[in-house]
Amino acid sequence: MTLSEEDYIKAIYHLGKGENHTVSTNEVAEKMETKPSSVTDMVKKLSEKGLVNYRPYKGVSLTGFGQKMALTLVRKHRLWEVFLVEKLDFSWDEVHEVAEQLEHIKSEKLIDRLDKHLGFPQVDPHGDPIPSKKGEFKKAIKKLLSEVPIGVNGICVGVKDSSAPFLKFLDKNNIALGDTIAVKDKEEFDGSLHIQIKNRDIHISQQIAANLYLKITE
Amino acid sequence: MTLSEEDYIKAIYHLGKGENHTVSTNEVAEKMETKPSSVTDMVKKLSEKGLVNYRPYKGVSLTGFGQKMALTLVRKHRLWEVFLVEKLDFSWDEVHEVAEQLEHIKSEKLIDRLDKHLGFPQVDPHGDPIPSKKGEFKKAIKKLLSEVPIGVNGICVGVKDSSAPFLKFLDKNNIALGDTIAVKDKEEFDGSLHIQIKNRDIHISQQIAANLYLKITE
DNA sequence: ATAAATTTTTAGACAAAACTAAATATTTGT
DNA sequence: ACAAATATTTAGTTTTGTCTAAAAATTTAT
Ligand SMILES: [Mn+2]
Ligand SMILES: [Mn+2]
Ligand SMILES: [Mn+2]
Ligand SMILES: [Mn+2]
Repeated sequence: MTLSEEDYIKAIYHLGKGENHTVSTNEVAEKMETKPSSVTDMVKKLSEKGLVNYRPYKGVSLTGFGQKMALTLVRKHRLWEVFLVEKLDFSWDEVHEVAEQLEHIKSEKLIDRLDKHLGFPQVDPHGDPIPSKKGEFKKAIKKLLSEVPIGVNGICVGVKDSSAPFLKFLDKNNIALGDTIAVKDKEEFDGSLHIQIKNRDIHISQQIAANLYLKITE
Repeated sequence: MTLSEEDYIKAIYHLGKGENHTVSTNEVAEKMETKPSSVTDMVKKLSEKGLVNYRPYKGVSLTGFGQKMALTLVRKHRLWEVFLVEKLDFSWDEVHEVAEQLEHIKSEKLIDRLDKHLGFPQVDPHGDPIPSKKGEFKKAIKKLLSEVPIGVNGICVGVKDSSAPFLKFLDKNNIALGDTIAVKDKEEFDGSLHIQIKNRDIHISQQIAANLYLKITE
């Protein structure tokens, strides 16, 4: 597979929400930042290669083989993201662009060894699950921290309230996107939470918890 | 620069022995495993871009800018090779093919961080020097171990005598290509050497030393 | 010095991946 | 149900990098 074919397969995979929905030419074009006519050309080719099911005017979906390829690419992309953050001290929001290139390196051994070097991580720096070599993985969902049960941990991926006072509070208390958060205990009385964030134990109010999104895998 | 352009620049650099000799179309074609006519096409383009000096029928050499590019690529290639061996436990002879791909990843930050992660290595797993960010580096030369002065260290890169008994000896004494060897002391009497190899101190005869090639940087 | 051998370039073609403009199919709104 | 709006495909180009075959230049050998 060429780099270009790989990026199309990944786009179709992501647009299908990992559930292999049929997606339209226009959707793919928008995601790939290209023209619909280019997409038509490419999906015809991918169809010939047995990677997608394509019905003119009706849309495109991945074949079993195409899904396998997509998961391999997602695995590679996310492992590289972990590498960049964990080993090279990249920040949360800098890794995507570079991983977008690294994911295309062809060497099964490289990925196996990288996986090992990283300690077989289960999620990437954005909280998204890393498919196993066989293509298995748990789905990730986004929840408000206040709705996460005790014992679960996830990654902080967004805020509901983005007002200056709230962001200032987060900053002052050293809570940032990309941080790993574990829910340790919940107070019955006021719904406040005892959480562990980056190996630090802190106590936050229910209002705070109700404005932070966590990505968790079940 | 495209991946293809980069590989041509590297080929011209290596054929020019790092001293920017003018090289012929046919030499480039052979190294790149392509046709001379393709080389002509490409060097014309590289010439337009100011990366090479090209005179029809006379050959091609790198411009100052082209040399800069070549050194950046060599730096990236060799840093990745170190990474593969040191961090991912690849062996000496497996790294080239993968580094050939990784060298094309575009991210200055990635290379700076990788360099740091590896502890700013000076040589790659083949004993070849790694250019600094500014493009400076020491030249490497290949010498018989018996001719290397005391105190110097290098990497074992080949054998002069490749007979079964000699190779068997090396195997039995755990001496392999890719090993780092430092010359600790030399006996006046018989020319035998005390060397350190992979943190092990051993004593070898002059005959052995006269059949092992070391790559050293001065 | 000239012919033969070799190297290099040119001309013309092709495949991959993109684009624009025009044609056609589908969906939406009345 | 039909016209208008939207989505999609087709047709024809372009760019990049490659190739083969033929022409031209250079080098080598007599
Ligand atoms: Mn990509
Ligand atoms: Mn990610
Ligand atoms: Mn390369
Ligand atoms: Mn090397």
